[in-house]
Amino acid sequence: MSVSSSVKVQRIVRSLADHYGEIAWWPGDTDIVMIGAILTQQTRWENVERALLELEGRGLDSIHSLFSADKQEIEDVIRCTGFYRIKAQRLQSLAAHVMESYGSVEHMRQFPTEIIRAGLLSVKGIGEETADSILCFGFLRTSFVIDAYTDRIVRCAGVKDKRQELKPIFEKVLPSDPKVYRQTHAHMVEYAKEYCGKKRCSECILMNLNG
DNA sequence: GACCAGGTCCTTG
DNA sequence: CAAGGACATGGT
Repeated sequence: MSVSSSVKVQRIVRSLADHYGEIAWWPGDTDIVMIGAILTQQTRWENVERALLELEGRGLDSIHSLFSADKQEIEDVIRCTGFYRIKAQRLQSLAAHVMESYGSVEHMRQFPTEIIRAGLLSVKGIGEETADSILCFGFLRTSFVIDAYTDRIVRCAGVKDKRQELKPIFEKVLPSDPKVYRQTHAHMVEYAKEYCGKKRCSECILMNLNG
């Protein structure tokens, strides 16, 4: 990673923090975060919220309950989040991983970040973004989430590094504080939804940071 | 109707 | 390793 990339990332992080301040994001419950992390793949959060409410109503809002639930019922309930068949499979794969490797979410919580991360990545359907979302927002760890929005924003600000290089850059720049990690990712998403379309990035406040 | 959403996996060249 | 397609519903 080049020095200038770190500097640019530092500027982005600071200006977004100044711009947005503290914002509330994601439910605190670990099980809900894990479920939401799967459901929100390539999907708007508003659709995920509806599915989460319905899961809750049917008592399917925990890893333990999903483990033994009927897959067809899960599919029906999460239909509104799209990719519902593969997501139902992913939810049950995640539940099986947690129950079989740790016995419970609470026991899983005792393990170091890198161990949990490697385990999550071994589950088919859980990639880096989903694993880091679970670690950052579910287990309150300092594992920074790189998503399409973050990639778009840093690109807009002139960072050349490939997407795979971004996580270590952010983790070098950010203070070792889980709350800062959560806030910074939330800022990225809020900012991108507001200003960075897929094709164009107009009236971008970050444009003024290049120089 | 076209295009996109807080990805991931699998197949090709 | 990069690129392209599949997975699918819902909102603009």
